Amino acid sequence: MPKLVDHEERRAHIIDALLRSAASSGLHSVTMRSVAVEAGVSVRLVQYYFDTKEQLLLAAMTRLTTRMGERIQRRVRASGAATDPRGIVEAVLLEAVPTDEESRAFHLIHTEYAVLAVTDPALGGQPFLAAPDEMEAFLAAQLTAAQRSGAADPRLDPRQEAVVLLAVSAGLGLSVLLGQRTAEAATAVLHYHLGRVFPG
Amino acid sequence: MPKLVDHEERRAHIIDALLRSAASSGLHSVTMRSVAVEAGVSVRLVQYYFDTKEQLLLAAMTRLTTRMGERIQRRVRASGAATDPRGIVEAVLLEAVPTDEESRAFHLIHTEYAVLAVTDPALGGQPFLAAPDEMEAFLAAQLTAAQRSGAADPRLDPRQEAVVLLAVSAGLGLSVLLGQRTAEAATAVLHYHLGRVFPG
DNA sequence: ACTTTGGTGGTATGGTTGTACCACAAAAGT
DNA sequence: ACTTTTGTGGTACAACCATACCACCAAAGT
Repeated sequence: MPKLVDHEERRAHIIDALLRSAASSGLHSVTMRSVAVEAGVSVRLVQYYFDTKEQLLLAAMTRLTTRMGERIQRRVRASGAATDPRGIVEAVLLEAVPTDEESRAFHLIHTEYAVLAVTDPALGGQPFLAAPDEMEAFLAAQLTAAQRSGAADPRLDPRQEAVVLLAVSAGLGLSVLLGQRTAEAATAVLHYHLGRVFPG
Repeated sequence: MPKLVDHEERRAHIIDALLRSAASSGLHSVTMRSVAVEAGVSVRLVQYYFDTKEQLLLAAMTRLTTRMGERIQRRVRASGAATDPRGIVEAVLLEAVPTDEESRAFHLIHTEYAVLAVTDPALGGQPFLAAPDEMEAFLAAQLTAAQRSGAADPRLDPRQEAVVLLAVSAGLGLSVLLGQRTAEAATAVLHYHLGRVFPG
């Protein structure tokens, strides 16, 4: 063969093509052909690296959730105050609001996958379940810490409030995605609500 | 022809077949044929009453949003206290949480439509925008009324809090749909949060 | 040198989809 | 009585899809 190829690199390249294709015209309109064209390779190659379309979609989903985790972690670290509970919580929740075009595409595809996974048996049973649970526990811990240091309202139930926070950010993020609200309006509301949780 | 037919009735019958079909295997897997089979008519008939698939999907979406409004109104009225702000708000928000199988199917299709409308140009520009805006104003008014009667925390900003409430219920409803939470857990969290908004 | 293996392109195939077309029956209008 | 109109079935068709298959080429192993 021409050159001995790094499989993982090739796979990543093709998956990125899929994500780009899905971002512009929706996950439902992704075909082997469209991915191949977007990646600049032949259909046969896509078949070669991912035997079936189902496996391709699955691989892309995995890559997407991985990225989601990276995004949140990066944002938490970038928020400077790495140990301030409010800063951490704020960073995590703001990640759910699509601001620039790239994050918008990212969240759109992620949402399409999530909805698709409800009906598609192949996509079900995948890791759309673990992440939110961990996140919930993590936020609850941050709230408890904040209560101890006097930063958060002591009357709050950390566990329940964590779920509320997650729901608020998911709901706001979705409304931005659907075009019902601007990203600015959503972040403003989020800040307002955080102000209620962390008074002063 | 055999019998002079009520067009609207026929159309409703076919649309219901589409919704049933979409509920079981997802909106993406709805075809002219599957709808025809589910409705117990020939494909030609579906074509006859809705010229194209796009129009069929559009009509179903319209019917869906209409039903959404009816559902909320019905629930508000059924909540007994027709003038108690808290009862009204509670009724509206609980409607977003899918409990029985029928409401689950309903919300699933509604969500699928919403997500599809983001990328599909034909579905865009449709009335997924007006309803939430009205609802927001409505909830804000209820909160203001509740503040005047001393039922709601006076420090709240009704406008922003209304958006938060909507986001919480949408977020919780979605999480139930995705199987991350049970309907019971979601309603419990919703009640908890309402307890924070309406103290005492 | 030669065989094996990894990578690639092209193309065929079987199935599905939306839609167009053709025929026909029965009620309404005249 | 006869001609429209309205409703209905069956079927044909062109497009597209995922996937299987065939051929080929170049590097590695020996």
